[in-house]
This record gives sequence, structure tokens and C-alpha cells, in this order.
Amino acid sequence: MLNKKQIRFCLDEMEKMFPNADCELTHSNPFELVIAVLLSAQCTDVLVNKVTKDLFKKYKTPEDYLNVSLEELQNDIRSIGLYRNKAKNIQKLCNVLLDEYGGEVPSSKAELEKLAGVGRKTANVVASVAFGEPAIAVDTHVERVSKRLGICRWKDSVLEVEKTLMKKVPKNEWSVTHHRMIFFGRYHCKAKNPNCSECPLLEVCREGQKRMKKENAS
DNA sequence: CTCCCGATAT
DNA sequence: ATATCAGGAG
Repeated sequence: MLNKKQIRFCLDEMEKMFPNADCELTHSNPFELVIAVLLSAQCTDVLVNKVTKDLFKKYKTPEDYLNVSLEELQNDIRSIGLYRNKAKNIQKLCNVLLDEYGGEVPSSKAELEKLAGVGRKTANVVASVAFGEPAIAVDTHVERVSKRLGICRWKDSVLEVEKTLMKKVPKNEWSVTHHRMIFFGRYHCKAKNPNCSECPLLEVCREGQKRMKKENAS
């Protein structure tokens, strides 16, 4: 496991690599962000943005999503994948926003997590990006990077990864760290061909050193 | 744990 | 062909 000093080194190097890391989901208000993050499950941001470009022109309010049939909404988001669940969840979510929150998106993580299709990760993203609340959303990239570097254990659940990160990263850096880890995972420490040979974190990365050793042997 | 699921990279 | 993508619900 990495010690405090090594983790500090990782965070600083990630900042150098991605000084402008930020949310890459196109949105202009909290409601659009909730929809975008819900759609982003098991799907790339690039594809989500492609779909929401037209979607957000057609649907501005919760009422708009409820004034069409489920089939029509499914069709409008079909290329995203998992579209049946996502369309159903969007309409459920819109009903609750109108019934319980006056059509507005709640700002607390606890309230967000009650919404259909919104789990812990999505709630963390919305609370952090839309409302400035400190949070570390653990998605596939944050999980992979944390485990490869040795910030947490391989067998840890996403919740355990989040707890570890909250403990080891200063609270005022949670949101930026979360975004830097996503960029690092998305563009450098990729799932398939991580660029270990040109990685500034190699000296502290257990997985990177293992991969380099294997590469030299072959 | 399984299922949902199309687009893209490799 | 197959793995992967800002996961969540049952």
C-alpha cells in the first residue's frame, strides 16, 4: 500500500498531467447533469454528449420527459445502450422531482440517491459538480487507478475505495482529485494498454512495475 | 450475483 | 471477436 507521501506524489503528478481536469459531460444546469450522468452508466462520455446534444433541445423540463411515451424516450436514447432501464428511470425520476421537489433537483447526496437510476456514484457526481459539495465519485476509472497504484486493495468494493480515498485525500481536494483520477485513467492509465513506460508514477506504482518487468522478460 | 445493451477501440 | 465504457436495480 502507498503511504501518505507517495499518495501526495501521485496527486501532484496527476495535476501536472491534467491541470484542467473537469466534468466532460455537456450540461447547462443540475437537471441536465442528472440526466447526463444517469445516461453515462457503462457508456463513454463522448457518446452521451452526442445523444444529449439533441435530447436537451427536445426535453427541457421534467414535464417534457413525461409528455412522451416510454417508447419515444427509449428511441431518443437508444444508441446509449441499456436504454430500456434508463428511459424508465428518467420518467420515474421526473415524476419524483415534480411530486416531491417542485421540479428541482435536490442538492444533498442522500436525497439524490433516492432517485430512480441514481446510485451512490451518480449522487456524488451531481452533488460535487452541480452543487459544489466535496465528494469522490468512484467510477470504473477511479477504481482501476486506485487499485493499480496501490492506494487501496484489489479486492476492495467501490464503497471501500471511496472511503479510503476520503480518508487519504484532504477534503478540500476531493473533487479535483476525483476528476484528475478520471482523466488519468481515461487518457493514460487505460484499461487495455496503460502507458506504463512513459508514466511519471511508475516509481511508486506496483502494477506498473509488474507490467514493465513482464514486458522486459518477453 | 445477474441482467440490462449499443458504440467503439483493439 | 472481444473488452470496455463516468453503474444501478432486483
